[in-house]
Amino acid sequence: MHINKLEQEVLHIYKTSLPFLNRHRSCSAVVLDPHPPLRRHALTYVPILTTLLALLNLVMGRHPSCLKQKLKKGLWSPEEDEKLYNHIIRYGVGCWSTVPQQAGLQRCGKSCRLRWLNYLRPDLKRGTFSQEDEDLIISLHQVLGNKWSQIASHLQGRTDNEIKNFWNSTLKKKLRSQGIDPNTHRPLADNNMELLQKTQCPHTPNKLSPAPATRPPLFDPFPSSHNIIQKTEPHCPDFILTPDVEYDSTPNSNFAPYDIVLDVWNCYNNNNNNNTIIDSKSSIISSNGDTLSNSSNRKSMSSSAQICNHNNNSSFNWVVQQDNKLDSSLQNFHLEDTTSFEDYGAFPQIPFPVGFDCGFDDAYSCLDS
DNA sequence: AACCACACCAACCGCCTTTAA
DNA sequence: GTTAAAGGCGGTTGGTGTGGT
Repeated sequence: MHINKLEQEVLHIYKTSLPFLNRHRSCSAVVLDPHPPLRRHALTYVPILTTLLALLNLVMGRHPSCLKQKLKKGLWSPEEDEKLYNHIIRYGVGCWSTVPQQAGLQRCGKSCRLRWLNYLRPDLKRGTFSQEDEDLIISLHQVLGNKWSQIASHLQGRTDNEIKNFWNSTLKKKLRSQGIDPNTHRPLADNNMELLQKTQCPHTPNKLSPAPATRPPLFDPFPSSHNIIQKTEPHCPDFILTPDVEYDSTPNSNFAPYDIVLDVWNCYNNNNNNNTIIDSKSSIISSNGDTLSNSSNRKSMSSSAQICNHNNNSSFNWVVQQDNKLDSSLQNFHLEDTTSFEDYGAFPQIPFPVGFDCGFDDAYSCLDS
């Protein structure tokens, strides 16, 4: 039989057998994997389907032996790196599950993705962390916790894995040696005291007020030289976050004003010994011009907010309202800025404080001076 | 030289979310 | 609306290098 004829025959059988077949996760070969309701019937056809599969994989250029080939694990060889690098440079990043075959690698797509993101991609910054990087990581960890990918997004060219390793191997110890609990960023003595209290009187409320951290945060977005003004009555919760941000959209921008604002807000709470983190009960109640969405399943809204700016260089207003039932201690906070979004730069340069009034119309310009 | 302990870090694993069919 | 695949993330592991005994 001519190969084209064979191909047509096999493909015809393939199409009619689709409910009994599936794609192998790692090598994309066709495998016998009927949908659950059909498994009973599939047994009848196992012999013929097995033959079919052999033909099908042969026709589609995937020898059945690939199913038995064990995917390689462990360290990447320079040859593998070269293959992956050349492939991505040539074809770009697409579907990772198909990359291994296309690049001729005996790896799973996930492994390829990780290798590219953590080692091969050209924009990676290598070498040791500077003191500034170190300070920034500690500050961000204080605000974000172990959200390594979020922390990494504030350090250009650094990967979440790199930062995580650096934290676990170096920074944790460094903080402990300074008498600071790396988990809470508070003095270790405080934690011991609390632990002791809990152990001694597990059913009585803690009457000691939490001691302030003796170590000032390395990054303080609200310098003491500025005044924080309570804009609302202390017991009149009606808080609304209303930043007016002129958003200079770039397609691959790592920054989203919405994320930044929430980061600032969470940082603000942390610096004031209020550990409340805006969570999924917060919701965006209005926006104009752009689509804003957030997943209701995540704990931190700052990690899930998405801003899709359909009109480049357009400005938009948005409002976030906190669920009153969540935490009555969360009061109003009001944010105003008309700065070009590009000007925000990295996290420590974020100009706008929460409930903050520096006496200028443009909060950003006053920090520049 | 041999052994051990420790530090570092690349890579894996498992879980969760998102996307596509 | 449901399901499966893909993507993304954080925790963990295991290999390798280094320094001390």
